[in-house]
Amino acid sequence: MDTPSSLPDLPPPSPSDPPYLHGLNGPQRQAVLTTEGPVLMLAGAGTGKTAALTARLAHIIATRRAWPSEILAVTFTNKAAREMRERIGRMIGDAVEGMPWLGTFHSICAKMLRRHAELVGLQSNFTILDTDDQLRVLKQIIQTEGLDEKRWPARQLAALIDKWKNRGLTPPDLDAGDREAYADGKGGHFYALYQARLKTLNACDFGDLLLHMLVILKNHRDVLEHYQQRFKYILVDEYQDTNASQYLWLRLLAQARKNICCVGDDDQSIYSWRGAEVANILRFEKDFPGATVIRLEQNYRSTPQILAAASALIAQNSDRLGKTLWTELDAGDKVRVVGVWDGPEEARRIGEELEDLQRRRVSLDRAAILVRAQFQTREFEDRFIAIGMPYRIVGGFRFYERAEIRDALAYLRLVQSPADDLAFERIVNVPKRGLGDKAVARIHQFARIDRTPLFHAASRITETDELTPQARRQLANFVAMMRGWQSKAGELSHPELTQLILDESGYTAMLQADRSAEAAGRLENLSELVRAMEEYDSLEAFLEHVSLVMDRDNDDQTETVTIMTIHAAKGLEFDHVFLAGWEDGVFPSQRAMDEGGTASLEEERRLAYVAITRARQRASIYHAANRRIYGQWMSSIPSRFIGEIPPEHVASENSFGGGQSLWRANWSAQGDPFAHVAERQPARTMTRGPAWQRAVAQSSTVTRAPAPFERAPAASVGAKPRADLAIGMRVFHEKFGYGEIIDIDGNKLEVEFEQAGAKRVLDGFVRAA
DNA sequence: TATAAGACCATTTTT
DNA sequence: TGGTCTTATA
Repeated sequence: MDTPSSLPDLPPPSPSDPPYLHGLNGPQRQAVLTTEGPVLMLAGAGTGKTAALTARLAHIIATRRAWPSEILAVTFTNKAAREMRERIGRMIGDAVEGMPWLGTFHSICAKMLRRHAELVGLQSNFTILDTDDQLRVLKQIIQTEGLDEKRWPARQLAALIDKWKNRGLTPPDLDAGDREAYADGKGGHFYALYQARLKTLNACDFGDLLLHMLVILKNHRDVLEHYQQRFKYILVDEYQDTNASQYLWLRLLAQARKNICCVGDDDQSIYSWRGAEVANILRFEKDFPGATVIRLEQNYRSTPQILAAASALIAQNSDRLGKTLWTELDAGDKVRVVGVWDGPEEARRIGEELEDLQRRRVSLDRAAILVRAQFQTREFEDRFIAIGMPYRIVGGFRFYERAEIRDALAYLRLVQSPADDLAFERIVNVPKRGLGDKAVARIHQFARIDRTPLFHAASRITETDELTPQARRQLANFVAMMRGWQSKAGELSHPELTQLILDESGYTAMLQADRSAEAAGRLENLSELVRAMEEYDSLEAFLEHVSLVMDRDNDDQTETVTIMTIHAAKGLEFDHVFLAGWEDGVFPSQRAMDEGGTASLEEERRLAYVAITRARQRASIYHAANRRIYGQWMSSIPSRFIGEIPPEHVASENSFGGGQSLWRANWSAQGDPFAHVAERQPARTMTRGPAWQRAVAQSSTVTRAPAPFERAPAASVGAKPRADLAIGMRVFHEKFGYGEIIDIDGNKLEVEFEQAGAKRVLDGFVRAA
C-alpha cells in the first residue's frame, strides 16, 4: 500500500531526504511533494494529517517555492492555527514568524478587511461584535419596528441572518423564498436594517468578516488580483467544515494559480447545522479539474478492534467518498458496551473505572468522557465532586464571554471609540448609578434627534433638564470619568488604564462589596485580564485579539479527566474514552430523530464515528435504561448506533439481572422518585429494541451489583500531594473563592473559605493566593 | 429604579 | 431540573 511502486511519480525514500520527510508513509510523502496544482487530501481519523500538512508547508518553504509570507494557511480554530504554527516552527525555525497568513478564516479575513474596510463602508478600526452584541442589536431593531418579540424572537432572526451570511448572501441577494422566512416576509428587510445599523456602529459580526471580504473580492478586481498574486500556495484544514461563503472566498483566491491543497474527511463533517457544506469536499474534483486526490488511510491511533467498530458504523452512511482505514497495531480490546440503570449509575461506574486507571498509575490526562450534549456533564460533575475525582469540563463559558470581562471590555471600547453605542449601553449603569431604562431611553431619544452616538448625546443631555436632577448628576459624573480616561489613554499603559478604570468606575468596589462566592472569582478574572493585556503592544491589538482569539486559560498542571462534547473532541485523542449516554433520544438526539430526516441522522452517525475514533486503546460505550431529562424521568432504549457495530467487535456488560432486586430495594429505601418505574421498567425496556436484546444476550461479563451506597473516595490513590501548599496558607478556588488551608491530607485539603465556609477540596483545584 | 417572585423552555457552537 | 427572562410590587 505505501510502497513507492504504487506511487510512480515519487522518488523512493532515501536517507538523504530532508528531515521533514522522515517517518512519513507513501501517501503522506505524496501529499508533501505534490506542491503544484489542486490537491485534495482525504485524511481519515488518526492518519497523520497534521504531520503531512506541516511537512508540506516546510517543504514549500525549504525548497524556496514561496516565502512564508506568500502562503495562505487556513484553519477553523485558533487552537489548530497555533498548533500548526508551533509544529512548523520546529521544522523550519524562526521563519514561521513571517507567516502572517496562517490563521483562522475569521482572523485572516479580519486582517484583510482592516485594509479594505472603506470598500464596504466601514472604517478600518471597526469593532467585531460577538453573538451577544449581535442579539442586542437585533432586539432593538425588532422593537423599533414594532414587532412582537415573543412571536418573532431575535434568536430566530439571528440564526437566519447567520445562515444567509454563511451562504454568502447579502440582503439584495436573497430570493423570494429566503425573505419570506421571518415575520411574514420581512426577513430580508430586517436583514438590511441590521446591516445598516452595523454600518453606523462601525461594526461587523463574525459572519460579516467573511461576507464583506467576499464582496470586496468579487467587486474589486485589483484587490482580488493582489491577493491572487500574493498567495502562491493555499492550504485549508478541515475542508469538510467550510461553508459556502468560505468556499467561494477560497475559490476566488485560488483561481489564478490553482495551487490549493484542501485537507479533510467527509466522514467527520459534524457542523452542517452551522452552515458547513460537505458538498464542498464532495465536488472538489469538479471545481478543480485535474486535482490530485490523495487518501491517507493508514491509521496510527486506534487498535484494529476500535477501528473496525468505527468503520462498520460509518459504512451505514450513504454519500461518502469512501475510505478504508487500516492499521498495523495489535488487536487490542473490543469496544465495551455497558448497560446501566440510570444516569447517576453511569457516572458512578465511569468514576470507578477512572479510579481503577489511577490505581494502575495511568494518568487521568489520558482519559476522556465524551457526551452528546452539554447537559450530560452535570451528572459527572456531581459525582466527581463527591468522590474527589479531578476533572475538567471543556466548553461552556469562555473567558471573554464572562460578564465581568465583557463589562471591562465595554469600558475600554468606549474609551477607545466613544461612538460605540453597544459598549455605552452595557456599562452606563454598571455598577448601578441609578440610570435605568427611563434615563437610557431619554438618551436614545436625544441621540436619534441629533443623529449622534449615545455617549455624545449623554454629554449633551446633562446640559438640559431632560433628566431628574440625580440622574443628571450621575450621568454628568459618568461622562466626566469617561473623558478623564480618554485623556489619560495616551499617558498610561493600557493595563494601567484598565486598572484605573476598574477602580475609578466603582467596578472593583462593587465586586468587593458583593459577598457571594462568585465575586472573588470575578475579581480574579479581572486581574487575569489585566495580566493578559501586558502581552500586547496596544489596546487596539489587545481588543482585536480578544474578540477573535482569546481562549480560556487551561494551564492547570494537575492530571484530570476531561469531560466534553463530541464536537469539542474532534481532532483530539485519548487512550481511554468513555462514551456516555448512547440512548435513542440522547444520541442520536431527539431533534435529529424527529426532524431533518436521513441527513441529520447521518450527521449523528458521523458524530458517533468521530467519538469512537478518538480512542487509542479502549472505547467504552455506556447506555442507561432511565434518564432524567428536564427533570422528567424517562425510560430509554440503547442507541441504534450500538446495534450497528458488528457483534464481533463488541464486549457487552450490564448491571441488570442479578443486581436488579438489590437495586429496587435500595432505591425504594431512599425514597426514589421513580421507584414505581423500577417495578416494570426493566422488563419492558429489555423487550423493546433489537439492540438492547442483543446487548443483554451478548453479555459476557457477570453482572456486578452496583454499589448501593456512596463509597469512600479513592482519588488519593496514585496522586501526589503538592509541595507548594502548607497549612495556614491562603488559596484561591474557582468556585468557592478565597480561603485558608486548615488541614492537608495527601492531595486533599480542608479549606475554610471566606464566603463558602469549610470545604474539602482537591489540591489541584486551588492555587496559592 | 431595584428587587422578588413567577413564566418559560431547553442540542451540538470552531469564530 | 434549573437558569434566564419577564412581570408585579416596594
